[in-house]
Amino acid sequence: MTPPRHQRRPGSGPRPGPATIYAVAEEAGVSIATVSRVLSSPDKVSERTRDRVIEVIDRLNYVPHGAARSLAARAHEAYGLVLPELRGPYYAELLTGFESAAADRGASVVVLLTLDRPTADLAVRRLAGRVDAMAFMGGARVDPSTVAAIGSKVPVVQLAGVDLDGVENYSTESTDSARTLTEHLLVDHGRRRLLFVGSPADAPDVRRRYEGFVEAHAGLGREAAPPVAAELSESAGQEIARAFSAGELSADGLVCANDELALAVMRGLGDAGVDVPADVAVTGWDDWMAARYVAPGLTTVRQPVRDLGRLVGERLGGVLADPEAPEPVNWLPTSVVLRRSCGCP
Amino acid sequence: MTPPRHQRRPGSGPRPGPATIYAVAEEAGVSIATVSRVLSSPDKVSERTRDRVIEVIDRLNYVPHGAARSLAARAHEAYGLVLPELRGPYYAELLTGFESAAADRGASVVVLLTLDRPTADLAVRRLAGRVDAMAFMGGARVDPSTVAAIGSKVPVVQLAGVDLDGVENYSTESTDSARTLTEHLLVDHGRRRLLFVGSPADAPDVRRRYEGFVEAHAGLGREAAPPVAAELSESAGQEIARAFSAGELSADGLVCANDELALAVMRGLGDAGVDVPADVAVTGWDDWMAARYVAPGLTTVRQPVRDLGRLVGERLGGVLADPEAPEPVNWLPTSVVLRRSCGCP
DNA sequence: TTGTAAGCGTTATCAA
DNA sequence: TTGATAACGCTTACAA
Repeated sequence: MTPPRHQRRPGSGPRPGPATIYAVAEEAGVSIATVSRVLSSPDKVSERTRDRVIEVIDRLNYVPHGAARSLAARAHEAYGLVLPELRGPYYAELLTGFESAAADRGASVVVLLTLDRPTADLAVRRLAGRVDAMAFMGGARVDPSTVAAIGSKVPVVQLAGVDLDGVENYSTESTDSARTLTEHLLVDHGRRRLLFVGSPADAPDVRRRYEGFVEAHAGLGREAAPPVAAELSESAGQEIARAFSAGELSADGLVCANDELALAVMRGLGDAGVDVPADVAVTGWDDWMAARYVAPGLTTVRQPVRDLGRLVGERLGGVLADPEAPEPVNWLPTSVVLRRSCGCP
Repeated sequence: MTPPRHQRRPGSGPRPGPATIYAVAEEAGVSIATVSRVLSSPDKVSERTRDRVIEVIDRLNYVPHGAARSLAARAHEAYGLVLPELRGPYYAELLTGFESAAADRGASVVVLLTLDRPTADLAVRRLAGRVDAMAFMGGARVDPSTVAAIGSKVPVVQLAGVDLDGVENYSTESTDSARTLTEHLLVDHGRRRLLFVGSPADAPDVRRRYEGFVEAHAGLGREAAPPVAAELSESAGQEIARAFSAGELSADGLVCANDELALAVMRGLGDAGVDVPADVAVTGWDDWMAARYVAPGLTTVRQPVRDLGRLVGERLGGVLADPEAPEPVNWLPTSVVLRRSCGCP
């Protein structure tokens, strides 16, 4: 018969590979249980023993094997974050807040980027086996059934996503500020024909912005034009500007779905000799640094994205600690930032 | 005696918690080894059996426990990336490239942010027990002894870091382009008194940029001024602009350590009535989107940061697959992007 | 092609 | 306060 595990390396010298808890125990002349205790509850160990073990740990440069820890402790000590990509300040801010909340709880963050990756669903499922909880960005385009399936294994929340049965959804307020912004253009600046630039179908938060756009029109007894489809990218913005200059699009105000798009539109318009805001007002969303630095300054909407990331990280930690923990507020207020591109002085 | 592990749950019905490989095996009427094989080497299993097992896997929504996999397979299937923060496009691009390389190898990425976190060294050590390899950003300010200690356990590389014994260092070329840029200001635009804005001690790549600045002066038989200390932040840039307008700083050219700083300086200068580039030329580093959108356009240096991230991720994968794999080129070329802020038309 | 069983390196329970 | 040991859920020789 094989001898019990704890006797398997009697007197064996230093072994290849990183030191294990066995090596430390042997060197310090204690059991592995004591080494484990020194690390997790030092006060349960006598000072003499503790000091000796710690000395050996330092000397052997011992770092506990994370997978073994996770397996035995039944916790991965890691949260997953699924994002489409990392362009622009939005996702980076989100990740920063999320990581900060996770770190406060001793958890690390595993990031998965899905854009342009055909097998995202597979990767997401695999990730589900390596983390204690997961957050999905709505725009990551993970199949709702996959989200639901994973939600039955680990706590899952959505970020700026669609409303899914049984999956909490956290986002920054969008519809109201989009309505406010649109009304500002319509009423305060007397614009007559606004166009929403962006694809509501691409991401739930873009959809909500368009809804605010529509509401503003409806509130004034007008009808909103259908959205002008565009990716949230610079090239899409250039194309919009080209179409506008070519007369394919007619408007005195362009409500763009984000700043990247808006800035590219504004630049393209400027190059074509169209005056912003005199000929056409332009607004964005996100308040990039560039929005403040261009001329005219870009009117946009600022979102507390880092706070959102933090909120979601904290929520995952909370629900992990207590499954009955009450759900926190699931949206964060935004603010319209008026600059000159909307016509303000 | 305890019965062997594989018999421990005879006939036990569905258990609480996520399905395990045992549940799948039982339900499919095969051994756990077969289930494992279906997942890792499907061709070693007969089609009949495979189909049956897959059906059960789907039905039970089985996802292998990552920690158990890692422990048994002796691989975490994860790479660690240690960054100071995520502001600006630099780190996000780096992470994007790194994640992409990792994903190609079936590995996930664990991100650790160290800025303003007192116990970064501790977190870094813990992380070392959860990943197969790690990359450290030089600016993350992890103690070199910690990096070395971790390097003795898992493959480790530095990004834009200092040269450390036995630790590979990957970066974008800096000194040469800084020299080129500085010479451009000195020779082509005839500037007489340049100031380097940034703190070389804060990050190795800033130091290398300053070295190029110094070299350019030396090559022309001149002496470079000492660096004007400044964080890579907007507020630091505003402060520099204030000091300049107040006459505390005198120069006809400011070579700033990055774009964020440069843009803030330029804006502050503009607000104070200083003409860029007529009164003072300003240059940055990174080529943010904003650098292209401001007026005057910001002369800067473009770095292939995403490629750098990819290179490093690939290198980690390579050295993991074969410890003797030859070290690839450890730097990537950059390009100076001339716009109007340096005085170019 | 399939099953048996020995690890993988921890944590945690229980007894001493 | 410490030690012995089962358990965590897999992978992977080796055997059948």
